[in-house]
Formats: sequence, structure tokens, C-alpha cells
Amino acid sequence: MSQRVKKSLEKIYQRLFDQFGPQRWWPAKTRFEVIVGAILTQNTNWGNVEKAIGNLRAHRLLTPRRLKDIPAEKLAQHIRPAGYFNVKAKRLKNFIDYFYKEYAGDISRMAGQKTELLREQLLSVSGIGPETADSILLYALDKPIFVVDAYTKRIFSRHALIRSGDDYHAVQKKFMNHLKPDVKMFNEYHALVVRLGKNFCRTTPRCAACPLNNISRSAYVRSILKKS
DNA sequence: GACCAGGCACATC
DNA sequence: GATGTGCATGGT
Repeated sequence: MSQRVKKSLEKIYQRLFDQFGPQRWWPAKTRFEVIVGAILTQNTNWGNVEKAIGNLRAHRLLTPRRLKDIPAEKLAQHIRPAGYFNVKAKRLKNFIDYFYKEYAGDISRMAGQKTELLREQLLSVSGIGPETADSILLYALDKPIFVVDAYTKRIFSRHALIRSGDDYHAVQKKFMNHLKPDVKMFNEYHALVVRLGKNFCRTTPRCAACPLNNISRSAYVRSILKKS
């Protein structure tokens, strides 16, 4: 473990938190709703997901039992605004099948299981990849897992804390090897990265208003940039 | 009208 | 193992 990386990751977290404050993720009423949202938000703007969730709520479909009983084709029509509605309907049904098979549709029972086992199980469900699995673990089940997304890769490679070619697991390891496993902090950290990514770091490498501006000029980053 | 958004599975080379 | 493609809506 590198002390400099640890310092940088902690400093960036602090800077983002000071700038944006607590993000209060995940925006959902129940843990089950978090899981539904995690699948619906794949490659999709959150506003569209809210519309789909609104439809599900209006039709009283936001329970494991109701989603178990509804056919995928019918479910797809309710979640249209979230995009990819046919594949996402199947993915929700795939999760529900697993959820009943392993935990009888009981979220508390699921939450009582070990993180590593849960992650393995979630990844075996067709339609749940690393980011969705980790979002479920962290935001629905309160497991200390760091969620990586496209923003994380873009922002932290620009700040030379990861390599641009690093895969999901490599990036996740970087964070988890250098930060204490803290559910509340991991929760905020990922949400803050998304917040930053939405507002800054879109196209230009560095913009003047970015809260991380002078962090990227740290001695550590300078030394990395010099080498490359 | 192009481009993007809190991915993933599958085909092809 | 790397790279390409389909899936689809709604906002900017």
C-alpha cells in the first residue's frame, strides 16, 4: 500500500465532501427499491429511471412478490422510460428468480449473508455485472464495497491515480486497498464522484472551476506525469 | 440531429 | 483476450 495514494484518495474525498456536502444516496424508499433502481439505471440517466420507478409504484409493483408474479412482457411496458426496457425487464426477473431461490424473497435474510458470497451470486445472475452487483451490496445491503463506474475511471486516471486501461477490479482494488472499509464513506465517495462527473470532467481534461484542480498538481501526480 | 446517461451480454476475430 | 454491437428512452 502506498501512503501517497492513500493520502490522495482521502484528500480528494474530503475536497469533494467539502464542496458538495452529503449526497444522501441511494434515493429510494426501501432496500428492494434500491435493487430495482440499480438494474434500471444501467447506462441510463437517473431522471428516466425515476419515471420508470414512478410507474412501478403507481401500479403497486415495487415489491418482490408483485414483480415475481408479473410477466416480463408486461413489466417491460411499465419501465419503458428507463430505456432498454425489454432487456431490463428480463434482468429484473432474473434477479427475482435468484432472490426467491436463495432467500425466499426476504431482503433481511439476504443482507445477513457474507459479502463475498453475495457478490459471487449476484454476478452469476444474467444482467448483473460488477457495477450493479456492487451498487446492490453497498446501497441496498450496507456492505463495505467500493462502487466503480465510468466517472471513477475517467476522473482518477486523469489525476494519475489509476491507469486508463485498468479494468473494474483493478480500480476497485486501488480504492479498497487504500481506504478503510467504511460503508458510510464508500457510499458518499461514489455518490460524490458521480456528482463531480456530472458537473465537471466531461470533455476538457481540466476546467478552472473543478474542485480537484490543485490536487492534480500534487507532488505525487507531477512525479507520475513526468515519468509517462 | 447528434450526443450522452450511475452497463451488460454476446458475437466475432 | 481484445474489440464491436445491440439494447431504447428522454434531456441537452
